[in-house]
Amino acid sequence: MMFSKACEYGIRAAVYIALQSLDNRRVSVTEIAEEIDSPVAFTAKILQQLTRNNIVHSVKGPTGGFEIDREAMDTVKLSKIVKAIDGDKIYMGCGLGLKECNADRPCPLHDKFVDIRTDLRTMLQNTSLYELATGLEVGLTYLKR
Amino acid sequence: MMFSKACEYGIRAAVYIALQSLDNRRVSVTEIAEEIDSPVAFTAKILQQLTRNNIVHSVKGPTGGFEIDREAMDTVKLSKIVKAIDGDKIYMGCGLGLKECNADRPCPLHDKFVDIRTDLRTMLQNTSLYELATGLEVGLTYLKR
DNA sequence: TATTATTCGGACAAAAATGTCCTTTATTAA
DNA sequence: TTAATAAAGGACATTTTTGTCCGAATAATA
Repeated sequence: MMFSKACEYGIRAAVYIALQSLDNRRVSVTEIAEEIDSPVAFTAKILQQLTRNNIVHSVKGPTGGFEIDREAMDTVKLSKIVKAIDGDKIYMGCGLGLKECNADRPCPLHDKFVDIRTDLRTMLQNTSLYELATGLEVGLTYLKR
Repeated sequence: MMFSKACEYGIRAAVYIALQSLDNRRVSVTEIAEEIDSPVAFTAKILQQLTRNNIVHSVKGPTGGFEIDREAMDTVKLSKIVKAIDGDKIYMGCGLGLKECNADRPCPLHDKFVDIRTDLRTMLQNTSLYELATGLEVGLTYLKR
């Protein structure tokens, strides 16, 4: 809808990892892909990006897997994940695709987009993994179907 | 950012056609592509979609080209163009890509998206080509760069 | 130390989006 | 009626996104 597939999987994966990390469970790619209903190998690739960007932490070998420490769950906001995977064009770029588009030289939709984009950016910058994970934990929200 | 490239070109093209139709000028694909800075042949394809969906009107042969009658400029809202080219997934689909996602069975981002998506939909449903074309005419907005 | 379970990384494959080219069809005007 | 001009439409080409596969690196444990 708004994010790339990769980014959707990335967010879902991160939330699932956070959820499991809440009770100290490290999870494997296989489990993640299963639980968020995503292609395993592709998910693995995306998890690599998340690890390189210090959004999740990975451990190799048996008993290894992915985890997020309690502090990171609070400090990592959705904006960081989105930026790592899709860049920040969602709320930076012009809605009509112009190279240059700003208050001085706006596209016909510029003004109408300003509020929407600001709201989106604000939301992403204020939403932490912890918040999303706890919603899941309580059974209020879902990651599949 | 939010729309496909095809949709961006489609909106820009429609606005340009509307602008020219304001003083009864019919315009060719070549001129349109020039003025909105888009690939000619690809733009032609998109214009076919717009014509099939009765968003613009086309005339073949010499002195032919594209036009929009004054009434259509008012009744055609952006939502119609977006729907014709991208479908309505922008404000219908789940932000995290779940098949099923609604108030009953929401994804973790569902609630946070509701307002943003509603605003977007409302904006698209209320913005007419006439409105955008006149902004251009007065020199307040731009379609290039 | 050998085996096994796991992530990492690179190369490859498939699908979708973007973009091009060329022929056909309609229409105007000389 | 013929030549010229424009959109329509189909086939093709390129690029990007999505997705797969497999060997290498790492670490736990028997």
